[in-house]
This record gives sequence, C-alpha cells and structure tokens, in this order.
Amino acid sequence: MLMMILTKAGEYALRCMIYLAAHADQGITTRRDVAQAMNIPTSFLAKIAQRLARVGLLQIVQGARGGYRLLKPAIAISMLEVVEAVEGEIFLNECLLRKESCSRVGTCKAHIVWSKARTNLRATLQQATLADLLSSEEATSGSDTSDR
Amino acid sequence: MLMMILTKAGEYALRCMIYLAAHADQGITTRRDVAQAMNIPTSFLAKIAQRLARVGLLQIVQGARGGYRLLKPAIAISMLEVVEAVEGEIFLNECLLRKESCSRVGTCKAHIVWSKARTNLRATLQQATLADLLSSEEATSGSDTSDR
DNA sequence: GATTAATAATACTTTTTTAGTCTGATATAG
DNA sequence: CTATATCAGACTAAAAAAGTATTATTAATC
Repeated sequence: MLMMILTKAGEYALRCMIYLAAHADQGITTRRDVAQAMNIPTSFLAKIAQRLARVGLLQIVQGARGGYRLLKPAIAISMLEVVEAVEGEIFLNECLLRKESCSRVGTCKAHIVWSKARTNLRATLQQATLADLLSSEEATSGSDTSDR
Repeated sequence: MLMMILTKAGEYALRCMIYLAAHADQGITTRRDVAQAMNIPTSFLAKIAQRLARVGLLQIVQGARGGYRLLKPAIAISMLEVVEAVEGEIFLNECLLRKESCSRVGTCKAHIVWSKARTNLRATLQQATLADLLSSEEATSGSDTSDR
C-alpha cells in the first residue's frame, strides 16, 4: 500500500509545462517534441494537453505546423494550477470533499487537522511557479535528448 | 479524476483508534463494538487492526472475551503513526519514493518543492495526537449509536 | 483544392489499487 | 469441551489510473 498524491498524469503535465516554458521563445512546440524530450507517451500527452488547454494554461494549435504554446509567462503559472488542472482539486480525505459522507463534521477535530494540512499543501504548490522550476531546469532543457 | 491521499483503510484506522482511545478505561473492546459504533465493515476492520497491531499501536486479545486495546496513552499516538501504519509511509510523488524513477533528481527544482510539501504534511499529522482529536469527540463517543 | 501534417475527441483496453469477503486455524474463558 | 473471539492469508469485485486506437477536424503548403 503506497500513498501517493501525484499520478502519472500530473507528473507528465508538470514535465510538459516545464518544457514549454523552457522553449517559450521558439513559439509553437509539437506534441511529439515534448513527448520525446520529456519521456511522455505521445497519445497520453494529447489527453493531458487537452485538460491543460481547457483551463487556459496552454494553447493548442491544430493543423500542419501545429502544437502547443503557453498562454501565460512562466512566472504566472503555479505548480498547483498545473497539477489541479489534470488531477482535479486536491483533497486529502473524503470528509472534506463530500461532507455528507461523514456524519461527524463539526464535532470531529480530525477534520480541522486535515483541513489545515490541505491548505498548507496547496499553498506550498501555489507559491512555486514554473519560472522557479526553470531556473535549474535550463541546463537540462537545452540539449536534452540524453535525458532518457 | 480525484486526488485523495487517505484511503478508506486509513480513515477506518483513525476511527478505530479514536474509539479505542475514548473507551480505553473499559479495558478490552471487541471488534464488533468498534465496527458497529464507527461504521466499519467488521472483516475489513480485522485486517486493519492487524496492521495497527504489527506496529505496536494496539494489542489484540484473542479468544473469548477478546478484542482490542490501545498500547499507549492517546496523547502519545499521532495521526501520522496511525495513517502510515495502514497506508505506508506518505509520499506525494514517485520521484521522492524511487529516485531511480526520475533522471532529473538534483537538477530539477520541483523535487525540492515536493519534498518540502511532504515534510510539512507529515509534520502537521505528527503534531495531532489522538488526545487532541478526542477532546471534541467525547460528546460523540459516549452515547454514539445515533451516529450512523 | 488536394495532400499532408498536425491535433481533437472519444471510446476502448489493460493494469493496478482499493475495498471487501470468506474460510480454516487458533486461542481462551467458563 | 464448547462457545466466543480473533488470525492469517487467499480470494473476489469494483474502481481508478494508465495507456492505446480510431475517426474526425483543422490548417499550411504545393
């Protein structure tokens, strides 16, 4: 049994956004490029990119010469946005998500602890922007075929 | 897609421990009592209790008049202990669990953010003891058949 | 405007995890 | 020695995650 909060989809979403941020100057980046460089299954990336596009994190350009492009500067995009775009809003337990599921909301102090933990976690992820991640990622992102 | 870190098993483990803590003075509590009061499937509780026993959080008494009993005072048991006994150690993403799984440990700043988030989360859960939870749970735990 | 190169959208499949059940064994009080 | 408990592990079912495939659409270019 292994507790894990970030699924592959979330991990791939982050990798994709990091790559796009690192190559933002080059205009449109093809899905294939992103997938190859960041080691993401291409068709899976398609699905993930659609979610990212739906919340306005990136623009999808169709047709020949199409691909992906960020819609905001890297400094204006938080890890939280990226992760939640793909995974849905983060909850640590069910009580907080569906209050009806637990008859003890109000009386039970565990709720308070979970709520606090959740708030902290989301705040930490919100504070980290793509630009922050990039500062040490650049070396990797430039000539990054040796990555796999 | 729903991000959730606490599984049913973890939720049940917490409920069980809270109930035992609230009834610690009564000596041994049967599995059936815990299950009924806290709305946990009895056979599932058996498995969960075994995990809790394995890490020394509770004592299982076999035979007629058997049941469960806490091994430590409620103030000495943290939510983190209980949850991790059942779910395994909390990790937020795979990179931190299996370093080999990610070629970018070291270069990638995302690791630092996840690591920090994880530390904070575990600290929050560690600080909360069963005794803390109990202070507002007592009202419920006393005559708690109306709970379901 | 036909061809080619790209993604869209959705349905499908496979794998893994979670949740729960069942069964034969074991232990103990009375 | 019988009734009442849990043990330990095998088993099953359901849900979620991960990935694939297929048909449709879009746009650049020749």
